[in-house]
Amino acid sequence: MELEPPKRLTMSEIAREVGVSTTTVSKVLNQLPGVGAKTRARIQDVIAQHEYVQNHSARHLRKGQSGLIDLVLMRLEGGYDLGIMHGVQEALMESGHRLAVFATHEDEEVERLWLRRLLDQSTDGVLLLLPYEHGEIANTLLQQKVPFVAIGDRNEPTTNFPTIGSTIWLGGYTATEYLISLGHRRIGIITGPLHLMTSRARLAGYREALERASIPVDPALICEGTYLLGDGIQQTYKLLDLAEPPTAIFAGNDAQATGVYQALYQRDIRIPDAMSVVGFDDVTYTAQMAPPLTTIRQPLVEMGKMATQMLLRLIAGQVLESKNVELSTSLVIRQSCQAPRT
Amino acid sequence: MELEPPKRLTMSEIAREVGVSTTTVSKVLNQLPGVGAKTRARIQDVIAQHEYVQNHSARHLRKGQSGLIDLVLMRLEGGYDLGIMHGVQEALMESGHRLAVFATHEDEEVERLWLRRLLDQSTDGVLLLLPYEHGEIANTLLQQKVPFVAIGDRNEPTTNFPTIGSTIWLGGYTATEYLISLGHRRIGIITGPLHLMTSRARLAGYREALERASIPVDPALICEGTYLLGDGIQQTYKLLDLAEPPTAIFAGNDAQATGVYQALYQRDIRIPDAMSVVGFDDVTYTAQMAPPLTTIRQPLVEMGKMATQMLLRLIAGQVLESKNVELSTSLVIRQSCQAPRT
DNA sequence: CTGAAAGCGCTTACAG
DNA sequence: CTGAAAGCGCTTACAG
Repeated sequence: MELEPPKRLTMSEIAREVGVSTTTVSKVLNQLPGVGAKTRARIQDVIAQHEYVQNHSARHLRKGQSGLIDLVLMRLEGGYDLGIMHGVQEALMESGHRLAVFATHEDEEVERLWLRRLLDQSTDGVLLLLPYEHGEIANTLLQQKVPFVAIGDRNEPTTNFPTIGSTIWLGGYTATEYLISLGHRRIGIITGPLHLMTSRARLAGYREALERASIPVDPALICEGTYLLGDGIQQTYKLLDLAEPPTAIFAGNDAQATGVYQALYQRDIRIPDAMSVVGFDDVTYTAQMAPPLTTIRQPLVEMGKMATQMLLRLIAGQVLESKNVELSTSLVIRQSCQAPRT
Repeated sequence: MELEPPKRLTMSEIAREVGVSTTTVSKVLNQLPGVGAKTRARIQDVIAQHEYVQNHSARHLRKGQSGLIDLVLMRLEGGYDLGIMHGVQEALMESGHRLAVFATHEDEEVERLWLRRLLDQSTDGVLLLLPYEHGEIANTLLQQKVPFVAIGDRNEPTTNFPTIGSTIWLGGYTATEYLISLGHRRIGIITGPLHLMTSRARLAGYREALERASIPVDPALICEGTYLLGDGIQQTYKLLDLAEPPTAIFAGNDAQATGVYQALYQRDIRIPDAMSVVGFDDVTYTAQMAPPLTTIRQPLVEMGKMATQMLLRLIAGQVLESKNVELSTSLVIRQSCQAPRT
C-alpha cells in the first residue's frame, strides 16, 4: 500500500482555468473587495468544483502566522482539564485556529523540549494550564513575545501576564458556610498541595467561614492532599480516626470527593446520613454519583472559552481591558449533605 | 500592552553575519554533508549565539509537509483516551511532530467542520480515536490520500485501513474465567453500547467462558450500558433487584466499575465479601480505589505509541507489515474479587 | 567545499 | 474591476 502524495490544485491552476490572475482568486478566497460579481461567481464555481483549498503553509509564511494555538498542561487526567479544553475548542471553532496540545507530565526535560519545539515551529499563542510554578515558561514566552494567557492555578497572587481563574476563595467560603448553615461544627477539609495558590485559597475561604461563625479552627481537621482520588481515601481515614471526627468533609476537588465516598462506604458510614460531603469543580460525573455530589462549581468551559478569547485578542494586537479575570464559582446543591445527627 | 511582532532572525541574516550563503547555513541546520568543519563550527556558533530557529512555515512549504499530526476523538472524558494520548505524545516526542487535538462531541456538524479545516490546513496524518462508526471520515481520508490509523473501537470486523486495538474478546473471556475459577456461577455483566464491536467482543468473551464452564447464559444478567459511571450505578441496581442476583459483576470499563462500587455501597453490599467486581481498561486510578479494583488491562499507552509509529511509517511512504494490530490485554488482580459466600 | 538561483504557493502594495 | 510582480524564508538541484 504505497501512498502517493495527494495531488492538490494550486491557486494558479484555478486562476488559469478561470482565465484570471491569482491576485483575483486570492481576493475571492479572502473575501476582499475589488472583484466583479460575475468574475467572483465564476471563480467560486471552479473552486467548489475542484474542492480547492489553500495551502496554509504558504498562506502563513506570507502572513507570518502559524494558525496554531498551543495548550500546555500537566497531566491531562482530571475532569478539570477536560472542561477547560472543551471551552478552548469552542472558542477556536470560530477563529479557525487548530489546537496543539502538550502534556508535560511534570518532567522538566520534556517541558524544555516542548518549549523549544514550540518556539521553533512557531505558534500564534499559548494557553498555560499548569497547576505548578510556571515562572520560567512565562518568562521565556514573555521575552520571546509569544502571546499567552495562564489558566487557573498560579503561585503568585499577582502576575505580569494575563490570567484567568475563578473565585476559589469564595468557593471555599461558600462550601463551608453551607455546611455550617446545615448545623455542622466539625468540618474536615482535604486540600490540594498547599504550595499552590488555589489550594490555599480554598483553605482561606474555609477558615473565614468558620471564623465568621465563631467556630474555632482545629488544625487536626485540615488535611493536605494532592487532588487525587487516592488521597481522598487516605485523608478520610485519617479524619475518621480522630478522637473527635468531623461530621462533614469538604474535598478539594471532585476526584478527592470520590475517594471520600469510597473510604466512607468502606467504613460503613452513610452519605449524607452520617457524613456530609462537598466537592469542588463540578466535573461531568458528579451528578451521577451515588448519592449525587453537592459541589462548588467552577465554570470550566467558560474559563477555557474566555481564556482563548483573551488570547485571540492578544494575538490580534489588541489591548486587554482587564488582565486578570476571575469567573464566579457557585454552590451546586445535590444530595450529599444534610444536618448532622445529634 | 501593545504586542510587537517578535523580531526573529532569518537564515539569510545568519548567513550574512557569518559571511556564507544561505545554502551553507541550510546544510548545517539540516545536518547535510558538504560543509567544511570550520565553516560548520562558525555557523553553529552564530546560530547558537542568536538562538536562531528556522521558520517552519517556510520549511514546510518547501517540503510539502505541515509537521502536524491530528488526533480526533469523541469526548475526551475517560482515562481511556488519556492513556492513548499519552502514548501518542511519547511517540511524537522523537518524531518532532506536534499534536493537534480535536473532540467531535458527537456533533456531526462540528465533525464536518473539523474535517474541512483539517484538509484545508493540511496535516501530515490523522489518528482516529472514535468509538463510533467513522466510515465517512475514513472514506474521505482514504480518498484524499491522507495517511491515518484508527485506534480501538470500530464497527466492522475487517477494514480497508490500518487499525490498532487490543484483544478485547480475550479480555472478556479472561475476566469471566477468573470469576468462574473463584467459584462464581452467577456473573452479571454491564456492557458498553452493543452496536460497538468492542462491546460485543467483551460480551462474546464472557459467553465463551460461561459455556466452557457449562454455565448457562442468563440474559437477565446481561445489561447494556454506555460506558459511563452513571450506568454502572443504574445497571447494578437492576442486577441487585433480580430474583436471583449475581455474586459478581463484570463492568465494561473502569468508570462503570466505579459506578458499581457506589451502587453496592449504597445498598450496603461489601466488596469483595458480598460481591466481586472486575473492571476493564486499567485506568490510572484503579489501583487507588477502595478496595483496589481487579481489572482487565488494556495497554493504552503502548497502543497510542504503536498507532503513532504506524502512522509515521505511512507518512514516510513505507509499507505496513501488518495493517491490523491487536496488543494483548491482561488480568490485573487486586482486591475486588473473592470466592462467593455460600 | 561553497554559492547563485529557482521555486514552494500564497498575499499585497501598486499600476492600469 | 483586474493583473504583473515582488517577496515571505526556506531547500535543492546544479555549477563551479
